[in-house]
Amino acid sequence: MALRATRQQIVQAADDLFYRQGFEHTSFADIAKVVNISRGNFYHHFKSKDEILDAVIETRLQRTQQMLLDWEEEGASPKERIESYIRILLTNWAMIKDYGCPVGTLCTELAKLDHSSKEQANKVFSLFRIWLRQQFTLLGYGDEADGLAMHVLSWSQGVATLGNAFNDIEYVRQEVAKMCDWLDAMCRHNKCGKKFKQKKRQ
Amino acid sequence: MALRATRQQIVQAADDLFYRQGFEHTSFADIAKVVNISRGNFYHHFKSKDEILDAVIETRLQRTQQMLLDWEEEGASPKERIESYIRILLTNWAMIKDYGCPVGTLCTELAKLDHSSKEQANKVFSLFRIWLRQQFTLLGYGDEADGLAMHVLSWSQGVATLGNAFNDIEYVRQEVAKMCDWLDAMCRHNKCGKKFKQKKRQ
DNA sequence: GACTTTGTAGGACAAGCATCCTATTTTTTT
DNA sequence: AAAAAAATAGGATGCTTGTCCTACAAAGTC
Repeated sequence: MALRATRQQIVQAADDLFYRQGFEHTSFADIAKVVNISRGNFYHHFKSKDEILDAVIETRLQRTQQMLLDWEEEGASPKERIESYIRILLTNWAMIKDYGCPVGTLCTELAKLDHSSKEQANKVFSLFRIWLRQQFTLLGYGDEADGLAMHVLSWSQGVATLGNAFNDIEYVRQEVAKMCDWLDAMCRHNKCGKKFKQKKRQ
Repeated sequence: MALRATRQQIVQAADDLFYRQGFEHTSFADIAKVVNISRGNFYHHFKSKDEILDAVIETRLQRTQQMLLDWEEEGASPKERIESYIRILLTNWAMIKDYGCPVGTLCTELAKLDHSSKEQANKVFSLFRIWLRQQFTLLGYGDEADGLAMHVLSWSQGVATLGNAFNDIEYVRQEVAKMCDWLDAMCRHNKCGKKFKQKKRQ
């Protein structure tokens, strides 16, 4: 088999289980059962549970980065790109309704555990933050761009948490609509949407 | 000693530890150490860990209800009362920055554990929801009141999560200001703030 | 003052956990 | 084909967990 095939399977299974059950509530046996390998084999690939967590966070960082690049290509204007971000609440609703936001829930869990990988997990938030900030910068909100990025970030985060708690997609739809309306107003005030039809990449 | 003194101590310690460490990461030994009683004594007061959780949630429900009643007395207008809610982000910042929102973090943890007390924990959210809804109703937003309540709820929830992740009080201050501005605008549009100076209670 | 209830202590237990270790198989290198 | 390296399996270990059990102390009741 390929050199990293098993390792990759482990990370994939751990990624999924950490999201659905939480980091602490997921045991080695749980992951081993999914991947169908022995516990011993585990320690050939990862020396500790924390090491798996680091690997999981690493793949999440890469996956997120890729997603942001994709949105950058798909969305012609900054506004459309931000809308891609907002819509993720509905795109991933099937998971969010049961397990919440994968980024936020991991960060809050690690914060409570005072885990050493806490900062690393927060970097996923940072990726979104920086990306959103750039979109708002392109929309002409120089100084406010970071504040607006954080605003969108926390707004969506709250909607994920409450949507999960109340299991109410209708409410999520409403909030998504509100966010899009808000974004519309933001763009109108700055008379954007025409100037940013095309943005060069690569 | 009083009949329920020890029991109350247990609940109090568990309440604190569940918040700071999370429910699952808190063991019987942890609680027993704080209260300074033996493990055995524990089972005289609570048959299981889940039973303690239920008791903790119960006290949180009561404490929340009392806080809402207090705000109702302190705040002359619905607007001022909602502001009391918003300001809690700053009032409790010392805890939130390290452990997040006590309501949200418990609900998300129990959701991942698929715990039977999940719904009970969600009721704390419901208390805030109903209370906020009433304030917005008083402000004249009949049909929209519930949607606005949920909006405030998720907004603050997101700010707590992101504030915790980034450990950034300046950002929290900005968002609190934004929420107050937003509330101002809401009241101005409905020409409120004068009609609701005094509201009878009890 | 005897008796029942309530509170407290701490040992015992089985299960689950992360981790380590050794032996065996598979793959790669030479 | 021989030797070295990597991958795998599964038993052993020691710790922690929630839970149970029995023994004793305190308090209240008749």
